[in-house]
Amino acid sequence: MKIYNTLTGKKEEFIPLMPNKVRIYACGVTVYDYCHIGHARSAIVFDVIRRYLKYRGYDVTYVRNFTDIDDKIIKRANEEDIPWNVVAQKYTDEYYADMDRLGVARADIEPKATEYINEMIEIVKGLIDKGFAYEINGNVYFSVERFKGYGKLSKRDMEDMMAGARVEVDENKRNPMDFALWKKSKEGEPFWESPWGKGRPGWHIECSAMSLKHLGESFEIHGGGADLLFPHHENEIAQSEAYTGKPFAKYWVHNGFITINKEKMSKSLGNFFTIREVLNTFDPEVLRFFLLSTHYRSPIEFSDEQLKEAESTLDRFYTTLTRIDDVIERQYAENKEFSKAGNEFSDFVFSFKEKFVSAMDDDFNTALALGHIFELIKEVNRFLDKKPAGSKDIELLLMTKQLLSETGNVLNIFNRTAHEWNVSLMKLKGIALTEEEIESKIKQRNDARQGKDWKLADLIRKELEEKGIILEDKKDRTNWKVKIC
RNA sequence: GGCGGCGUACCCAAGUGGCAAGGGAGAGGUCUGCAAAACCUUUAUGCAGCGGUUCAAAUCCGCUCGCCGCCUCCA
Repeated sequence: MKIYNTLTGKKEEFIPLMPNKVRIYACGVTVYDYCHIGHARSAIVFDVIRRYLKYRGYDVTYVRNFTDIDDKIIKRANEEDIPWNVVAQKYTDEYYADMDRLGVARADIEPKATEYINEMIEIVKGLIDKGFAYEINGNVYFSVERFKGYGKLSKRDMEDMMAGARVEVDENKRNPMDFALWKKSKEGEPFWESPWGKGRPGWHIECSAMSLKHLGESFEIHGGGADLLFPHHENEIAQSEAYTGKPFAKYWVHNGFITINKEKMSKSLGNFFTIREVLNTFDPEVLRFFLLSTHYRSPIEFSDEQLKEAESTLDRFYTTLTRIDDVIERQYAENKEFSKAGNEFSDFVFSFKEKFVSAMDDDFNTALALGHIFELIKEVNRFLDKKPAGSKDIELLLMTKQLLSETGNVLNIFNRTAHEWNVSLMKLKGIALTEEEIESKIKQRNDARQGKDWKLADLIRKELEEKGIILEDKKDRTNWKVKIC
């Protein structure tokens, strides 16, 4: 298995520090507002990485934190005139609400910064003792000059950074690049007691403290959005390695951005969509599928058009599932041999898993993996066209379903029934019909068809289509589905 | 200014040395009472451009053009 490591700038063979054990720390969110789809991407990417590693048999411990104390939270609390911790709690709840809908599983450990203040203070003390940090007027700063490897993750050297430094002027700092480990609290701000007086932690120190506590000094994978690379992750490395004297994370994994009109989607540009906004018009599975249809390190251009395409693609998946089920449900004759068509199709079935695994093994290439899945979809459709009948052929179809479900579970998509998919689409598209009404129309129409009243039959078909329901006549039944347009 | 990335069909998107996956859209066809779905055919002798290395290049090297990101809070 290969993973692209930001630290080395190369795709590397994945070798855990301890056999069979993988520890992952992914930076979560600062809980001061609703999540946008960029947060969704990051959460989904690491959710899939974690699921895949488990699928490959690793014993995975996944930690994802919440930053629940920070300038933005305090600002929001002041604006709304409510306590800061109420803000944090509210948006933590909303985070879960969104992520649950997107099929993002809870991490094994989900620490909150404010629950680790003592651990952070310990590290800051240690860093001062070791000469990596200094205190001035109740603030403690990390001295980047004292840490030799500073810049190794983001590939920049100190001189360049100094030249282009746009950091806030702070006369307390010895070096403009130094960053705060502990901030003295201002009047009216939340604070914790510390050896340096009343204050609160700097942003970066929480991840060092929480990863150390739950994963140890060194662990396998550390990740987050590409925008955390600098300064956040660079600073984490400096703090953690200065404190422990050991290498921090072995593999650094960063997901790419979502773009709108080719520009990075961001809060400050205001060009963002919240998860719930998008889910007002699209099924959560559509968004999840869309985000996995591009490799995690590439930028994804977000648009309505793209989501509609993703919706059509998913519909193709579920339509095929229905076709498979229709054949499986039918009576079939005992048969010891594949039909000719079955023989050809069996090659695809038997080689599929290997293709899926090799795609995912190559730096979690979900886009390629999905390509393989849709290749199987195409092949199973071809096979179904050739009217498989014997028990041996049916076995192949059952195996196909099993494979789709197994690989779908890794990506956490494709695991509903076609009926559930269509019911969800009905709601989202505001179709003014109940399932009972549709069934009754279908019955009316089939009565008309019995009497060869094609005019009436076509009228009913048309009437339903105008309301967004498509009918598919099969040999012994009529299926309905929501029209995708 | 420093560092990094990207440019593959009408659109999206895999592919990092050996005949260019997959999806969407379009056109034609098979099937169907009519449809829908599905399938078949068709849509890149070509991978931003120009050179180079190689038996062999979308893939490696150089230059040019275009776009984007990080260097400040950001997933």
